[in-house]
Amino acid sequence: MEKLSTRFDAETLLKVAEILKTIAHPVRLSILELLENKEKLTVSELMKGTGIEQSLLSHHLIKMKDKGVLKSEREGKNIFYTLADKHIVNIFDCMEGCSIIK
Amino acid sequence: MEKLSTRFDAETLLKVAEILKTIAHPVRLSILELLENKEKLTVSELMKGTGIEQSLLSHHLIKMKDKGVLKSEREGKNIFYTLADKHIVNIFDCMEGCSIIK
DNA sequence: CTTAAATATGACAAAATGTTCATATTTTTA
DNA sequence: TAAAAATATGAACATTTTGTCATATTTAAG
Repeated sequence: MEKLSTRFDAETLLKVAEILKTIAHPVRLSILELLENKEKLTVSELMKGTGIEQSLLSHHLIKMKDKGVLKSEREGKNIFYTLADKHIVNIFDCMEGCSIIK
Repeated sequence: MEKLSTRFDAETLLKVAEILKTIAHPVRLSILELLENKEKLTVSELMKGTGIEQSLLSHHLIKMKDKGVLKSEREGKNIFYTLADKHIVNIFDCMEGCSIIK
């Protein structure tokens, strides 16, 4: 019997799952979308962009930062969030090609 | 103030999140990986390929089917599972380019 | 027609996640 | 230095997700 192929090892699959789980939420995706076009945005700007309440947004941002999806840096009174790795938003192209979401 | 861009509308973001949530699990990813190279596989073959116990595997398969990620068809005693849309596995290319998972 | 093989189902417990609310922290400004 | 603006934190709670186990269903084979 042929051996079934494995492109990723177990550990990598875990990491991939971890990242996907981290972004698999409408608000988080919306945040990524905004950061795809704006490079860096403050929490306040993200509040307006997403329409999400401050505390909840903060929770989302911090989780994404913890998981390595976002980075942040303070600039005076504001904190700017950016994509830790711009490649992540390729997922949007990916999903756009999928008939499942139509 | 500039309007922040929105590539996907809220409804689509929901669907995308739904799909990502569905596949964001190491076993599910492993299933997709196997189906990337084999077109159709029975539950038994997937058991061997993933090393997952029958009942749990079945739960995973059925959820992915419910969410539109997989399809299945009976052939005698076996049930073959296939990708509903092959584009979904592009996510692997996508993630491979991401330094986050290294 | 009984059994075996392959797969699905359903109930349940445990763990993870999402949300809200109240409050804390940090920085700037009056 | 007190108040305001921007953001983070943490507890409490509801919801969802995972995994396990026992059992059901379907089909083929003896």
